[in-house]
Amino acid sequence: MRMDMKTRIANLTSAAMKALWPEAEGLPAPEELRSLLAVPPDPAMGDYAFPCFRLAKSLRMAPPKIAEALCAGWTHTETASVQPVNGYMNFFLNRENFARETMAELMEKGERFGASDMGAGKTVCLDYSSINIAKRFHIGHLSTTVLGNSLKRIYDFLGYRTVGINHLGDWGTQFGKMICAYKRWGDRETVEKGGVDEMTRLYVRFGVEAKKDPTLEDEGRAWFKKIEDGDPEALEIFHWFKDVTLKDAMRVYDILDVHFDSYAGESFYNDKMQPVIDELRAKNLLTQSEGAWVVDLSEDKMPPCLILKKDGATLYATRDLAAAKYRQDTYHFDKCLYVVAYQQDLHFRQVFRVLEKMGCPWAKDCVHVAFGMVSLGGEALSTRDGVIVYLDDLLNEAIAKAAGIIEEKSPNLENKAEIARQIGVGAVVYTTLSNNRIKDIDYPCDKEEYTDEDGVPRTRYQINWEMALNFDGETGPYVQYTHARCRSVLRKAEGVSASPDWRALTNDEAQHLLRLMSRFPDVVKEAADKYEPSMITRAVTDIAQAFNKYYYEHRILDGEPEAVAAKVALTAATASLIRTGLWLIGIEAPERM
RNA sequence: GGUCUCGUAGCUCAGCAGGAUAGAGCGGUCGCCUCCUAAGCGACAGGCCGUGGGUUCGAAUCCCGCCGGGAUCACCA
Repeated sequence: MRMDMKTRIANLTSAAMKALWPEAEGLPAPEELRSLLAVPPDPAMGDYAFPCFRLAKSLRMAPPKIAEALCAGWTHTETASVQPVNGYMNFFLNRENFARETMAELMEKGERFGASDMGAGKTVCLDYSSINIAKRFHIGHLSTTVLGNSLKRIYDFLGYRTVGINHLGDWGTQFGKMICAYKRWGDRETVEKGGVDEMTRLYVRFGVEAKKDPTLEDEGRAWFKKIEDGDPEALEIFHWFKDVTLKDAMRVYDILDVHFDSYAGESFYNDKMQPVIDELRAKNLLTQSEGAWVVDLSEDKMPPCLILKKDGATLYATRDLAAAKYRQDTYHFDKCLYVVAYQQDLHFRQVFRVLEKMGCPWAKDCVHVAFGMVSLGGEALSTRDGVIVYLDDLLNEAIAKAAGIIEEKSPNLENKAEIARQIGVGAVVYTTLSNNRIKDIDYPCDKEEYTDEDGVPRTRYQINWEMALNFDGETGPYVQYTHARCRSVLRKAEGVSASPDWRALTNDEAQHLLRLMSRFPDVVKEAADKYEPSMITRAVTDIAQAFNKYYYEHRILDGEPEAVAAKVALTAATASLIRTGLWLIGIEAPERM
């Protein structure tokens, strides 16, 4: 395998130090030195810099002297020239050499540039999206869905085996109530046609009617009991509700190109909780408190973890404990990621701690990948209060906007509808994955006061599409546009076959672009380490920016054939890397737009 | 109140395993299409990096206190 420039510089510098001061102790080893290498604030100061300050103590020398000594003894000018500045040893890469080697690597790896086999033999479980049955997909589900999808792709890319799990919310008395409502006021055809919306209507009606007639609550509970007991009619309706919901969700997953390996949800663990409860009891971890059975976590400064209700029923945590054990038993994961909103931080800290107390050594491999809250005009989402935007609407609006721009700018484009879809979806996904995942997302929104049929004053929350959907600057369409622009140049460059003269890539703009691309493999690994797809979003945006700048400063298709060949190769590598980066965050890269 | 989390330009945010003069985008003003896609590129304006201490040769970055926002804290998930 070829060594990247940073590693090479670290190795050479480390060797140079050893040669200069053979007696000295505490000099950084190559690996450590690589992580100490900094990037100067201004490219004019060099491509890499080694701050010599930390050597001052062990060498008992002033940092500027160290830098001077290191630079004076430096002979590897074919890799980089060096210059001592204020205690820094600044490296200026040999530009032609750097261009040749980086391009060789980029061309050899192609769309696999940045991929790795570091995860070979290891398994990562990812719990994401995890939708509720009988509820419509809305913007609140977007983060977990696209974050999980991106992390899955990133880990795949790094050679891990991944298991995508949609932990369905398919258990609870609300399903009994829904069946009750369906039996009283619903019919098969309306639900088939109305789908999730019709189920929601039935559920809402149940709430209204139950206020007038409290016996309905008992009837709902009875239906749920029937599901639990395996009553054929109840189960049939329950499974049918699930199918209708999943069919609805599947449409959204297809648009987003999101996939799962398992749909084992809450109901799946219904018969897998008793062993966990028995084990907790056997290990003396269960204590009774206020009638409920809990695991005390006061020594961890946490409230107790509730395992069984007063009436003996199981809870959220009980199911997650069973699920975690099942996943370990089934997949033998090396890591299990829960891509769930930060509101549930305490819950997961409790569950992971209980697993530890149960003696599961793999509890440390369970990670809550928390993300920020979604709101509309600063208001928390609420279906009941109409503070909601359905994902269909958001995607359709984005696609329509993309279609409008295509009509205006490229009316002759083939398969306009398909490309509008790619761009619209890309814009939405990009926005969700552009900031650190912990940041809240607030959709701009117009509020309008009105009075409903019953004379009650209410507020209508209408998302402000114009502000929410921006296609300029750091956006999905911007990156996609850059890719399409590269592809356009490459179509015009067909037939170029000269042997590339890499001296054509020694200018500032090309070097900056190459520098960014050469760092991409590090970015992918760090994104996986930190569970942070936004790092890839940013890297790919920086690369697009660097290319656009290059594109304006240098004509790719003009000049000597050898120079053109080099510039075309750079363009091809850029297109390829952008495509890879976009794929890792779940966005498509159209050829034209 | 306890715990978790966030506070950087008018707005949205990078930078946070300490490093040189704190960066983008949006919005604002002003430029650039006889030339490979102007969904682009450039210029200008805009900052006591919440605040007070501490550690260090060096702090937006690490530690402590305070201030402010958000989340969460018993039988929902």
